[in-house]
Amino acid sequence: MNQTVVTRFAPSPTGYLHVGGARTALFNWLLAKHTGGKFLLRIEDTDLARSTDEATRQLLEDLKWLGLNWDNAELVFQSKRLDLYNNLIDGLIADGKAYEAWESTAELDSMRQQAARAKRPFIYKRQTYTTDQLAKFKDEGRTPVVRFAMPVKEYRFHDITLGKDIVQSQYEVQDFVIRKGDGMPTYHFGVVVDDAEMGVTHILRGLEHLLNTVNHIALQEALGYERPTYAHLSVMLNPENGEKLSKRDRDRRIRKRVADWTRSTKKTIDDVAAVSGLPAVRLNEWFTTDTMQLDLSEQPKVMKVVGLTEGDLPEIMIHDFRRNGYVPEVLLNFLALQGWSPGGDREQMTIAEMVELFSLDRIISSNPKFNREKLKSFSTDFFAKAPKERLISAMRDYLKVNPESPLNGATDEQLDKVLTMNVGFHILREVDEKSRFLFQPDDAIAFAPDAIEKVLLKNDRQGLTALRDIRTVLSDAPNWSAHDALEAVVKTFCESKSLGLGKVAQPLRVAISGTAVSPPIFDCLVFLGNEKTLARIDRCLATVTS
RNA sequence: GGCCCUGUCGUCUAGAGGCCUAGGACACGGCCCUUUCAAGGCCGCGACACGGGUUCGAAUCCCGUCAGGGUCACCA
Repeated sequence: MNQTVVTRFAPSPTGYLHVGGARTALFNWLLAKHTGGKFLLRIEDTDLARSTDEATRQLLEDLKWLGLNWDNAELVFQSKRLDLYNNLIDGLIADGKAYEAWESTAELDSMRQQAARAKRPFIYKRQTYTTDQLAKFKDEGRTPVVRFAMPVKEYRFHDITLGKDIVQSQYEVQDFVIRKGDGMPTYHFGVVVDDAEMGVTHILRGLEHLLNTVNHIALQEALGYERPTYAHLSVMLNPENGEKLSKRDRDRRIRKRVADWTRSTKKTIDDVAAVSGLPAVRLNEWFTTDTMQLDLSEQPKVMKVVGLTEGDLPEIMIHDFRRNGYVPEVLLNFLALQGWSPGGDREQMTIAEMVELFSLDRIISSNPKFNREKLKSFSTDFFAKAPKERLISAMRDYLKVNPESPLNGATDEQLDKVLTMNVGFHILREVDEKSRFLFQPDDAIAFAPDAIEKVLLKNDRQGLTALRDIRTVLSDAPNWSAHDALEAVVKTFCESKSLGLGKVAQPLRVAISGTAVSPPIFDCLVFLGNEKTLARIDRCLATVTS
């Protein structure tokens, strides 16, 4: 009974990895590492319409980024194992344990509707066909599916995380499809066969699969496979609507903003379409259909029109978190806490600690709402404690997936300075966005009208006057490379005019950055240097007074 | 709607019959620090869904109600 634990992650390749999938992968990985077992990866690409090589690439990229390395040298693709499935299915048919079924999708739909009208659950029963019917079906070019003749009896299996037996009565068993019309196995058949063939001992998967397990154990019994241990994981919920976290949540956020924006500006969806350059028909359809999604090239166009940025959207895919500047160890730590707890007051852990502490009997069965605020706080703590090298490597990784950032041109030394002057930041996107002005050419600095008004023009142009005065003082300052010396010069000036430092620092900030928010002012001045600072002040003065 | 799962502060959770006038973290509020945004320090607000049992004793066990979620495909 002391067998090696073998777990697996078996995603279908439909694009970048979803947080829910990442959490499932993490739990399987943790269990394998904790027990000294193996963690396998298998690609379930039996849905020909949705699976692409590009999607597989993206999936693997995310898994690697997270550091959830798999132990099988050769990746398993279900699409390459059709012979295995077909042999087994033919065997089942020969044994009378499976059979061909000829109903079309439309016919099945109408059978379901009929059942719904009669307020009865739809349960597929094996149909008999006359030779004439069969001939007709073949004439029509129909291809049959294969259904498993599920033995009618009560099914029972134990679930570790629920800590109890799940029972399904004989009245709910149904002959489900195991081979589709296109010749591919269904999910149910593929998982059962592959899990058994790959020697998987523990299956940790989402709660949405709980009742599927009944189908799977029936298949295992028919095929003579051993039953693995099952542990179903809670479903992560969207805190805004309490429903399952979904890719669509990003579009929902954009849609809501578009609704607010059109209302407040008295514009229409057609206007949004015109400005964004997208077809009005498509945008209107998207706007009125909750389930519809814009593709990745369309989203930014619409967001730009209504003033949304990447950082405003809820992160759903692992790639979204990466692009916003989270680091894998933080994300993994947080994900581990969605449905598991080490007990006591323990929360923040390294990956090694998680591996050490992980155990199946501490998996939590209620569904957590995915709270990004807390994740952000974990991230803040991590960056505050991280050594310089880790900070720089994290920033480099962030920049790699944010190629449009001007910080891509920075040296490691410059990145280190920027990271240091932003201490206390939550995520790397913040550092990026707050520091871009340091890397842009002087004439690319855009002065924000509200900042100009509030800092320079309000109160009888006091800010503007201060800016002119401090320009003179700065141009005479001898030592621009020393933060303290520069600060002393400015402070002396403030005292002589009996001005608070803020009365001078804010105008300066607007002049060099274009906004009222930036890293500490003296850090910025030293970073920019004498020449650029004075040039920007002049440009600001010219802009405001013209 | 049928079936299944779940129910401790706003959120994530600790809690395995007395250690609980329920602990921690995030969020929130206040104060301090402060050249902006943050970060940081201190203080505070805040929960056992409800109703019945069992027990000397229940957040912990049982039943019911209610609420939330999942699932009912030739998608996985």
